[in-house]
Amino acid sequence: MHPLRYAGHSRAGSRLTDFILRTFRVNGALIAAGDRLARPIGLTAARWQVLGSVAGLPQPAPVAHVAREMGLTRQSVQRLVDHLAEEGLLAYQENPHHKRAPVVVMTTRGRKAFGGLTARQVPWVNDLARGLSTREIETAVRVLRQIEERLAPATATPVQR
Amino acid sequence: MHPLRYAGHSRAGSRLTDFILRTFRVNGALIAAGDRLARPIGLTAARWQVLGSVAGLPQPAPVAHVAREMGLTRQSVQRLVDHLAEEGLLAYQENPHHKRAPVVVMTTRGRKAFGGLTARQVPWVNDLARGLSTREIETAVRVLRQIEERLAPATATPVQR
DNA sequence: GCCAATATGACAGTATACTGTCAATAAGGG
DNA sequence: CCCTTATTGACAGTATACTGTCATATTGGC
Repeated sequence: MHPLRYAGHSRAGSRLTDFILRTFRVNGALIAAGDRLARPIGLTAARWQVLGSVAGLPQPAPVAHVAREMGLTRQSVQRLVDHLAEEGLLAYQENPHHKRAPVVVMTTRGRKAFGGLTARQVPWVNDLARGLSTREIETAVRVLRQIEERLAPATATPVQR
Repeated sequence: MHPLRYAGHSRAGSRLTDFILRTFRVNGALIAAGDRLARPIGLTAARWQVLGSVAGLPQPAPVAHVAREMGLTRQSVQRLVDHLAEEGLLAYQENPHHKRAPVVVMTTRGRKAFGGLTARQVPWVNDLARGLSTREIETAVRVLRQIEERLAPATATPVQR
């Protein structure tokens, strides 16, 4: 690995640089794992995530809202939702509050697919977690959240155009 | 956020699911930050990373080797290296050990660009790290490494075709 | 030395996510 | 009520990373 550890890095800065490079690799590995899990259901990791976001909405919401929730741009999520709608897993429903911005809702097929994905994800993640320290995972989540928050003002929330 | 926390998740599995979803968001935010840092130098986060990988090679190596090192596919890295070679930041050099697989080397311009990137990254990451616990960052890195290792057999090292 | 297995680059195609831009709608201040 | 601002979707283009496939070069077993 190339730790990018140069003269000038503080101790914490050096570790954080390790963290960043490692995050890139793990992200790739996790997407690959998600794609493998979702494949038998005919989905991808990205579409699964959208499905999950819509499933978790307290109320139906427009695409832009889902995107904000996921930390992605409207445009990216729009394509995914459009595809899932074509497949019949999501549907657009007229929005009484906004003529041009229909809300996204789950269909029965979507709920069924998401249930199947969950059924596969649960044992997979439980097994992946086995042997790892829950306390350490929680610490890692806290670090991730802190970094996300610090990055957020400039980047984590992509500028909505 | 949508914690994907369902009946069936072990405690650790539930936390790990949080970790995974959080990783996706942080990955995006970090790439955005890297793009902003690299932009004044005329580069992107991905090209910067390739430059760094090549800079860190103990000896010049072919593209496939750099890709393995980065946890990406040959094909992805090939495009990035080709582009950087066109820009004159990297160069292909004949490989005495393999007629068809030239090794990648830094050019003077490449070293200069990478130096400029480092000069920008160091204060940026030091500042980002300020106030974070070094111990917690180290724990997070350990968790990332463990997960990468567990995922590796199937996915982290993409199948090279 | 030969032949199968492996490594590498090349080429083609797809998925994901970005930026930039525009028009339409909604919301809010005066 | 009007007008500026913000939100949303639509459309176009780019960057990154993937899979699949092929030809060529190298390596290692026999």
